[in-house]
Amino acid sequence: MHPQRRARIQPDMDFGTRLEWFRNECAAAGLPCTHQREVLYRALVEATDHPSPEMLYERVKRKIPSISLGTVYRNIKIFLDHGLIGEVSLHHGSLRLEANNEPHHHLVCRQCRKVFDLPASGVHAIRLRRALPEGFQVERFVVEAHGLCQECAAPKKRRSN
Amino acid sequence: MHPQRRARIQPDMDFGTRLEWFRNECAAAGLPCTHQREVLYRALVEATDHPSPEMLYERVKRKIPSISLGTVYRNIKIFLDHGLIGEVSLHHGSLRLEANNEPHHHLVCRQCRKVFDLPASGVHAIRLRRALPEGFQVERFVVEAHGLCQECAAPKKRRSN
DNA sequence: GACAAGATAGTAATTATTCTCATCTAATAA
DNA sequence: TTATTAGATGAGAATAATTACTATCTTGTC
Repeated sequence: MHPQRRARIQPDMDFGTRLEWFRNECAAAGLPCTHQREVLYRALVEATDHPSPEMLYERVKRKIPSISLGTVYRNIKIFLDHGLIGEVSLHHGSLRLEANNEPHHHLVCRQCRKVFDLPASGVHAIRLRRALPEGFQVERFVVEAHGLCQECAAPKKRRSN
Repeated sequence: MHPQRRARIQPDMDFGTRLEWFRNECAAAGLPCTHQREVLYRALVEATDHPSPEMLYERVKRKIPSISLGTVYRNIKIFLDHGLIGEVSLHHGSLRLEANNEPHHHLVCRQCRKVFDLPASGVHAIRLRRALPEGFQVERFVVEAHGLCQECAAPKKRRSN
């Protein structure tokens, strides 16, 4: 149920093709393909700025003035759960802090969102193969390994999903 | 004013040494080194679980029952601004979404938090050099390049900081 | 077209974070 | 030490982000 494991959308697909894909995915998942969902998905496909739920709400409202913010949040969560869309770095709901000043990276569990440290020495150095877009000055690379922690991976009592 | 550019704390430093470092940093930054700040910093040094502000508040309250949540938030922000602590993946304040299903990474501006796409093909493959902690199943690696976008880097009108 | 499962809009409730302001305290100089 | 003062604190109000609740409405199926 993750983007990696399913037919991949090509960036050059026109929206018609994507919409067809979206409908198939909904059908396969047993999700009614409502007008709201299609418009929301379209807004996501057309966005290039990694929008927040609020931003999407504003955009979708132009097409469906009666849509409610709750519907946007509800469907975003459903889309994420089914791997139809992705989130920019796993969102923890709140700021997460550390005093560890040593260069290191993180393992993040996609289920419980627990964070584990990963010493930088355990990760192959990162090198860029091509120039970065327009004057972006990179200060450092942060690597996050996303997956399942032991706890979440093991005793799958078939509850969620 | 970033952790990379200053004397680095060693993980095996005892707390006394760290506290001394902390006091020097405060002095250098012109920050009064209050009791609350020391206790908060200590809680951060002792934490291994990447706590949220709320979690820190609970812990610090055991030492200073009268401390307020506002003080915790205020000082966290100050510590972050001065590079005394770090945050686990740049926090956007809200969920940020994308429909782009292609393997890719992100450039994130540490100032304005704008996000730019970075095709996976532009980044050297990541390889782990050593085993991951206790049964963590990695599904994919996410790379974030943190730095300053063109806009934030260029016209520094000396306002913030 | 009728039914059932599930979705929607609207609103209330929660959680996360910031702000305001009347005191209070750390750092400095006498 | 004490006086001074810039800046910090605590308490609570205000705002932002997210979730929950519920009466009604749609989608997908027969």
